[in-house]
Amino acid sequence: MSDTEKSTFMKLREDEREVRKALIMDATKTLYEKKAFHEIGMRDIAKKAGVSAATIYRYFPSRDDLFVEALIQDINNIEMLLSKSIEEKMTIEELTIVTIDYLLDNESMFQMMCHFMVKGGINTRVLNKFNAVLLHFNEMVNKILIKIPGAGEDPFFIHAFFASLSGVVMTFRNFPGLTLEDKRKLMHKLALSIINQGDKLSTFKGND
Amino acid sequence: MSDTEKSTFMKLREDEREVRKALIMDATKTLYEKKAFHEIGMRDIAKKAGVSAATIYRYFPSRDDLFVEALIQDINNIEMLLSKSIEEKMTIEELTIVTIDYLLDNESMFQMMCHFMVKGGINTRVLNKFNAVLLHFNEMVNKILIKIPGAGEDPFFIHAFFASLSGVVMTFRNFPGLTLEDKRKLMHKLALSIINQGDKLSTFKGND
DNA sequence: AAGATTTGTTTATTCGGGTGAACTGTGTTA
DNA sequence: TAACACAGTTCACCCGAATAAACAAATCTT
Repeated sequence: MSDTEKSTFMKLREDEREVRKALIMDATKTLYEKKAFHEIGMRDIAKKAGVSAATIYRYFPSRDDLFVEALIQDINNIEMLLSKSIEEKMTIEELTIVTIDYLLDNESMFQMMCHFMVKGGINTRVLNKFNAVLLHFNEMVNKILIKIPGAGEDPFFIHAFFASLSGVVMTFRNFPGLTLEDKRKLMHKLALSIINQGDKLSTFKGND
Repeated sequence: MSDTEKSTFMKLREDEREVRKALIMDATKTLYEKKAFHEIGMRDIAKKAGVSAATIYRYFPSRDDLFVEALIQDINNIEMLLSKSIEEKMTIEELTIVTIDYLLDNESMFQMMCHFMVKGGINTRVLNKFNAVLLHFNEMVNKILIKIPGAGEDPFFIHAFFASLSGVVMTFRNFPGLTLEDKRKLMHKLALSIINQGDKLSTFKGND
């Protein structure tokens, strides 16, 4: 009837494509709830999704792209989890503990995050996606931090905050000789000490 | 994983195909709520559905097939409408009037019915579809009739019943010089007189 | 170190969907 | 009767989806 109309069925096709993409993503996510990130092959995902491995490449340019998009969805989940605390009052200590726990309880997600941060030779496009979502996430956490007295409005603080927590989790994740809960408590303690340190430093700087 | 598994996406395809088919059917039905059956061209349907005319032939072998399937859906509607009256008590007179009114109020549907009954040279496959659904419909009405005292269990009666009503509607549909409501009343009267006649006849036969 | 395996990824091919243009037949007009 | 218009239908073509098989590189095995 109009001019830009691309034919009903063509438009349907596009939606259907999204559905397929989502199916592959779901297969990926259910897989990395069980296996470690590095153990998940394209053929595993393909089998789980009920398609051939080649098909996945019709929807994602590379394995990294696939996983970075899965990561993005996970980070959206964190956002939804944290967005409540924007309304509620939350101390920076509580925020710290929540964040540590999330990084600790979502192993594959954390592994993927580290993968994109650490591994060399990652496609620029993928890295851009990854960094974009990290920035977005940081802005998000920043909104929370602003409401917290003592956290300050320093735009660098949020980066330092998240980086520190990541570092703590990464460093002690596989620490030998401790149970998971012991490691969790240790991390909480370490992270909180860092936060308090940060508080003192930001007091030094002042805000004028 | 198994052997008969046709790949997730292939199965999706089949569902999606049904959706597309349904879209064409919907376009067809909304069209024949406005226009007369014979005025509806494949290109009209195509435009309404937002596709090309050739596309329709990927889903329906011919115009007749398309319309006979639309007819089937309509008849399913009647079934749903009548299935209530199986539970409730309904006299044969009430059933008669309901049926007449339906045939009268759904012009294109009635026109299509006549089309398949009257026109020569209709593809065997199409006719089989058409007759199958008519038989199905007759069984349906028969279930109602059985519960109605005086209607009898004569398997021929239902055919005669419906044929008579169709004849009445067809004959007087375009009767000149009468308003629609006048025609409706006339048809009711005529149909009821036929029914009563039938009653007497079935009384003759008795049931032992 | 030399296969053998197992990766991620690409290629070549097959299949089905969608469409514009052409074909066929049937009026209709002049 | 010739020209035309308009119906249903088919044709030839292109495009995207899905895959099996091949490929290249890394990793494991012996």
